[in-house]
Amino acid sequence: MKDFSNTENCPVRNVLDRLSDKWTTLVILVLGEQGKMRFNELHKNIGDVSEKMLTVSLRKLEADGLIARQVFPVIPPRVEYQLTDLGKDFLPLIHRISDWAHANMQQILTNRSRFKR
Amino acid sequence: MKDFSNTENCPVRNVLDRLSDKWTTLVILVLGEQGKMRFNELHKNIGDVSEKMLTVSLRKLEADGLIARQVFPVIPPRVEYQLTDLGKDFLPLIHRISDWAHANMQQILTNRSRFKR
DNA sequence: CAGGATCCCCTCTGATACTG
DNA sequence: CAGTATCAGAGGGGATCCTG
Repeated sequence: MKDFSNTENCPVRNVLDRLSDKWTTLVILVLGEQGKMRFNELHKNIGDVSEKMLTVSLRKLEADGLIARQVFPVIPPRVEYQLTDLGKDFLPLIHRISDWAHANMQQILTNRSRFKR
Repeated sequence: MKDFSNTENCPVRNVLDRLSDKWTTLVILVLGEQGKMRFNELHKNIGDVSEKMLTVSLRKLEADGLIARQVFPVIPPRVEYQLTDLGKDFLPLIHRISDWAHANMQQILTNRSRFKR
């Protein structure tokens, strides 16, 4: 059987650790819908994310090669983010999860509310 | 555009909050492969999870209705866990992520190692 | 405008010990 | 066997202030 037990050796863990980030998934979804975006556009679209966490999330996604960061050497600074090919390849997976979530949330919420111990 | 901004109202967040749990995904994968399992069987299969966290994970999955918990009133106690229909419906999504992760991990690790700021 | 740096809280998590 | 209870440490995450 496959070994899922530690993060470094397990590809699933590696990917899930990104998914598990509170914001990275949303960043991918938003960039998937809107295409190229600037920092503050992302900030507005995602809503209640702090600037710090948005920055951290963007760095992780950039490090993994899921998004590309393009800096324009102008004043005031201009930085644009967009999905890479790898990011675009990953996007459908998130959409499937999103679709499943919408389709089954009501059931899950009902289950959760009935669950008492 | 959809509102992803807060956890209670957002189905995607609700589902991702489960995926993001360090162990719940592994529990689903293992139960998907092995079928019905007892607590200690799960514990051995998953490896480095603590008993406490395994219990917490199982409760969350049970509350959401992704797994079923069957207690046998015997001594010593016997408890069996298995995926519900909802859980089985969810399983392919995790497999897709797992497959994608295996296919792309090398690229991601390479990207990550090259990324310096 | 796009973030880096700090401070701090608070939850998640693990270790240990105990129980029906 | 299958948990529960408790405690302590680490780290995620937000608020605020500052800079090229």
